[in-house]
Amino acid sequence: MAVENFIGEVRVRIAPSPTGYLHIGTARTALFNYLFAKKEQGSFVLRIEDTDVARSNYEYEKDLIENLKWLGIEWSEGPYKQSERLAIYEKYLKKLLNEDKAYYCFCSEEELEDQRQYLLSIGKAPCYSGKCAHLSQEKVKKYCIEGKPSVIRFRVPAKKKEFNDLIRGKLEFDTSLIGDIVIAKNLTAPLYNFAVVVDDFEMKISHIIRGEDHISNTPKQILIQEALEFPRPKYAHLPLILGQNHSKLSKRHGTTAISEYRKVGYLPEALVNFMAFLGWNPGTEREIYSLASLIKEFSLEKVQKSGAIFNIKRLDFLNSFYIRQKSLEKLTELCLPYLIEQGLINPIFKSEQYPPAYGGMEIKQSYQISETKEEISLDCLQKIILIYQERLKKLSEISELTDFFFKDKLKYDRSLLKWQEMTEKEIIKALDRSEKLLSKIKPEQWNKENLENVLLPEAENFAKKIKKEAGNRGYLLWPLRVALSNKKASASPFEIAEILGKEKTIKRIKEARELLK
RNA sequence: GACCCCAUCGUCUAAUGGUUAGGACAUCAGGUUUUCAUCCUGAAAACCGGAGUUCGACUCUCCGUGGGGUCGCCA
Repeated sequence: MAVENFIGEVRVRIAPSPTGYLHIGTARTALFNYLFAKKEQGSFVLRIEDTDVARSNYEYEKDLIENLKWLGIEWSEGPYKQSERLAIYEKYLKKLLNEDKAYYCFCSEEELEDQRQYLLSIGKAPCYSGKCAHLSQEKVKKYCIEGKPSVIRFRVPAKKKEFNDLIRGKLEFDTSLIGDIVIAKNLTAPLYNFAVVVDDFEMKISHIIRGEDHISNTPKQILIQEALEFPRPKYAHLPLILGQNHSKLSKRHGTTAISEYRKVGYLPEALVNFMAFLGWNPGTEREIYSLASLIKEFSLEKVQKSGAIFNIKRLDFLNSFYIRQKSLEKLTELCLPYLIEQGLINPIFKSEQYPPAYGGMEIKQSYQISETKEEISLDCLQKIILIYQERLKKLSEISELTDFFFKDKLKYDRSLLKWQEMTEKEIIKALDRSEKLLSKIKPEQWNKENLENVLLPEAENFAKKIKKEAGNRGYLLWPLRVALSNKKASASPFEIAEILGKEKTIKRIKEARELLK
């Protein structure tokens, strides 16, 4: 395709408007632009399209920037803001006006709306009638002096227009169906279709890679380019991300903001890998890609034409994959905020005094269990995270999975202690047996391996004794595990007991036994 | 409604005129396992329809059908 034929510097851009949080669709468009720029060793410009003063919001702008960075999608230029470039648009607006390629329109919004409805009702394209297209100079001057509300319209030439799309090939339009479009509210209030054209020219954008929803804007923008005698950039329209009902992904399909995914504990690696494969693939069977490896493989030729449905299950799979890849240190660092947020643990700061020669004082961060005020070492927290690493789909799940480590007394229904067809008496027997065996283990030998060595053989025996059912270790182990974790599903009792320590382990077994009285 | 775009398993997709139509997620079954998860093995699962071109079409053409996008003084 034409991509290889391109001569000159590749310059692409992402141009979000700060009227909402960074949307996953915007992020994906940004990603594709970024990958293309990196692959072609070009530039990637970030431009904030905030011409709509009423809807633009600084909070959204911050969100856009922050989350793009978080994803690792770094721009090489900008952010430019359209609101700071008004003089540039004004210059070109005047040029069009002077050359009579644009004109003032004084039609009222109601009038226009009625017209639109009428045209729609008779099955015609709802385009502007051209009522003000040939107003005399005097009339325009008079209206302006009177202060009659007006907008600036671009004279859309009626012709067949075609352009080549790098993804879709030749696209054709009949511009007589468009009608004269509004390009500015006034000289200092340009509108999207106009501002984009000016900026893409001023910023020397070579390739416009954007969503398919912009296909119908392209002929309008090309016409404005031609009126201004700008060169035409190359276009590539990406397929849309679709919701479960196959329509353009929007809030009613669920979460669309990147910040939300971040908040519940999706990793940027997972999101990037996931988004890249929505409408693109390398043509091989490899599915796991980092941002860096994506850059190597990316090409517009491999971009799909049809929309891609957002499948959260796949994101979850990727996320749990990347969670499993994390080093324990890193994963712990990522998980701790969730434990703190849930009020399970608190960070505490201890200062240690040193002689002035050694720097005076050092602040050390540590943690305490919120409920008991007991200090808990980072080492211990890491052990907890470790045994749940392979069970985590999202980081936020860590708190409900591990909360029992941070509670003094567990609450659960006694029926949870029952494994298969056990009677209460048998459960008591099982707990007593566990307690007795565990009591014998010396605190210094209290580790997973020893616990297994002691309990596993006994679990075999116990099954035989109770039910004459060899091999069913659950009779001993299930009640123990529930006593320690109060959960249907958890890590093994050995892993849990090791972390809990002998004292707490025995205490929890006793408490479970109390429940059954 | 008009204009435009699109069409392979439920989902993301491979195949670029000749394959038992491949992979991944999800699903189901089995193994490992006290449970959950991980891991391993296996199963089920697709070329929208009709014409044409061709010795031969998932692949090319046309026509249907279906889905989507756009029709703002939003971007």
